[in-house]
Amino acid sequence: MTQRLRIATWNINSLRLRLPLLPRLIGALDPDVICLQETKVPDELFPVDAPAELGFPHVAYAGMKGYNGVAILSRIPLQRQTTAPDWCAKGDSRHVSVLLDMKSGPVELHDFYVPAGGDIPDREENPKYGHKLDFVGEATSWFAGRKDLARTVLVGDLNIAPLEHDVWNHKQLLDVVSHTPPETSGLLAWQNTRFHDAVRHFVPEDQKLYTWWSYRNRDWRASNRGRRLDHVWVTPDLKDGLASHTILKDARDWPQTSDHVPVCVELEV
DNA sequence: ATGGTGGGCTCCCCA
Repeated sequence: MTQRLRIATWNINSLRLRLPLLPRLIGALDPDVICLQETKVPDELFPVDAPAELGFPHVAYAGMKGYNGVAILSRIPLQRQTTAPDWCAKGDSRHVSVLLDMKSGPVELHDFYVPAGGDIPDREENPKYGHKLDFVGEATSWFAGRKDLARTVLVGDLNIAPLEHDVWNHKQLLDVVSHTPPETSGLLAWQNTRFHDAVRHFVPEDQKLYTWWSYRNRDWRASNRGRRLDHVWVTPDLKDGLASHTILKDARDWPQTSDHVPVCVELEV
């Protein structure tokens, strides 16, 4: 007896501004759970009535003023978890996790917004780059220490394109923050704490695959200088249940949209 | 070619 679990993740780049786009996402993907990043809304200003009106009455969120912020909107009942540390001791609203009440038992779900890391790929010159690498390192250590980790999904804007064909030009981007060797090796080390890349499960590694296109392009589709920054990972016990995936490229043309597009994975659990 | 665009929020940060 399995149950469908369809999880969408989207860097929405301001929840309040783009709330009108969520019905489009729901119409296109019919998700059971929506994980958002860069909500940019403090908890006291979170639009508390909106999720239930969209059919997602169960929520968990962590926000702050102006920057960052994550939220999980769910059709499935959930319990918030408070076991993870305050990453890099910054209290900067980059992670929320829950247990989803599936019929077969709980599924653990983590929603991350990894620091973007600034422009200069050097720890000394650019503390934001160091913060990013430290964040990934802390997350790696924490998940490596979770010896009981099972039935777990990790999603989010991880701000790193780990594979050669996760960027439009591998060689040209090797010194561009998001695709530098310390970042890509760090992200794969995190993934190797037990996770399986649920999107590359469906798309061979030699095929180009992007989830983000800069605002700073006249025609994002024509130039197609994308990067795969948004990810869905699952623990091995969920791998056999992987049913399908969608990268909702159409969303990049929605009115007043985000520079990221939604990524969705369906599982049977 | 070192720009370009966009969101939040305040006289500039961040992506």
